Amino acid sequence: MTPSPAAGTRPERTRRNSPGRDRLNRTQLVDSAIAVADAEGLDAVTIRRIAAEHGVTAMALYWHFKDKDELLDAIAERLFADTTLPPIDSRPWDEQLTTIFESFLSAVRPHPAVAGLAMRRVFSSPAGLDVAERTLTELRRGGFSLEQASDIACYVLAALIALVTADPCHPSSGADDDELLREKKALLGSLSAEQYPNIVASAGLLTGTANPDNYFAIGVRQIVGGIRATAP
Amino acid sequence: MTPSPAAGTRPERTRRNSPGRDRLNRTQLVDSAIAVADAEGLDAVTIRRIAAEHGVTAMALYWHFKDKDELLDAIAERLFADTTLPPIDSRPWDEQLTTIFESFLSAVRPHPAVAGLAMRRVFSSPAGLDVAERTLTELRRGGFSLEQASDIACYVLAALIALVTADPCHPSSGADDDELLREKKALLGSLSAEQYPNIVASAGLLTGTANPDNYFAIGVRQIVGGIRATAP
DNA sequence: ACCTGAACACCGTTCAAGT
DNA sequence: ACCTGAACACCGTTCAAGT
Repeated sequence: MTPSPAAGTRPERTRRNSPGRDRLNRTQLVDSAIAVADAEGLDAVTIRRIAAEHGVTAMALYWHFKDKDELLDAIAERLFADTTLPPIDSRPWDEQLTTIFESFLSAVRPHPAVAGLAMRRVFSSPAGLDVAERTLTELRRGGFSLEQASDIACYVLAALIALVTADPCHPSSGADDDELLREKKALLGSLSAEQYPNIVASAGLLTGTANPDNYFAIGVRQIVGGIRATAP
Repeated sequence: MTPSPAAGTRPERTRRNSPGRDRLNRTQLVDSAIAVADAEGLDAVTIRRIAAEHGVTAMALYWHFKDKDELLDAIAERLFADTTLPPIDSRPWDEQLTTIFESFLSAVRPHPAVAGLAMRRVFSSPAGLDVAERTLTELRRGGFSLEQASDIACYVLAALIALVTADPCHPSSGADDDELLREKKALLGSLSAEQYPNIVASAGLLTGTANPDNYFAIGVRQIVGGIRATAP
């Protein structure tokens, strides 16, 4: 309809991320959303920010996601999709559960800032459904009733996420200049030693575990051990 | 300096909440922040909203709190302050831990929307420090090293909060018309029964526990049981 | 000491319009 | 099909000013 403008003047958009792709897609957008969250915390994940990350207008995202919540859904979905469920074999149910949990932790540990998003979104994606179904299966093999299995599955997912979110090695969610960390350590160390002997003694430990792998290993052992303790 | 305006015309401010008090204070503001969160979710807790709740300008809050984060700190502090620690007695360490956890749960269960705020703020208030110190004490009585006790205390707090946040009885965080709930239940029930047999079978259970008290009781038993399972 | 008014930089989102 | 521009209602926060 309108005559084309004088040729030769291409708009100088610069696609900063994912070079080579000319058009956006959900996968890339989720990629950079997670990257931004990892680097600067979940609060930095903003429609406008993710758009800018791709050299594009904020409204462009609304073509790919109905609204911000759908973007967050997609982030959670990614966490479940990155969980590689172990093949079903003949090991006892509690060992299988352990492997499932470890696999989920491997997927979520690198992204503590978005871990919490997975909590209420297990049933919103095929990947999440797979994890839930598999967990329920093993719990039933352990002799739990349907209702018990549901309650436990619900709690266990939350506990695993809690383990990641509470990871003493990631005290702040991004903008930690480790200046704040030293401040906190100093604050804890300067407390009344007769009122808070254990806190003062472990001031260094409470602000960052010596061995994170060990922390997570113990966490899984506690979760599975707790389930076994309530098994019929 | 300036002449006073004609007498008799008092400003018609209406203090809607906490009738009887003429001036704001932190306690009231935290009260209504928690009330708003309970009713409409944490996102509804806004400086401007809480101010309006007291018939006051948004900027008025900045006299009582340095910024919004300090308001959130105060909410978390309240949760710990509402935790009534049991007196130290001669019962075994794991029973004492159980009582501590139950007490914390009683304080937090009514306010799932703000439970997550307590996670990173244990060491920011005397009440939080008391809970942490007491937990560490009992863990050390159980024979754990200082490092083990720190890791476990860190995780256990998160697990208790997870228990509340994941409570299947509070599926949404406020604006749940139980229309969404029926939708979700229907969605789960309509899944492929051979792909997700357990999820389909427990569709009703996963969207709301029959017995919440039982859910929390099992949760505590699992947490304490898990700790006992890793005890020396 | 305690609160207001106006202003700033930022949100998410809608809607018509461009190519 | 995919993206832009302008606009709206909302944030948190600062700063000078009022009483």
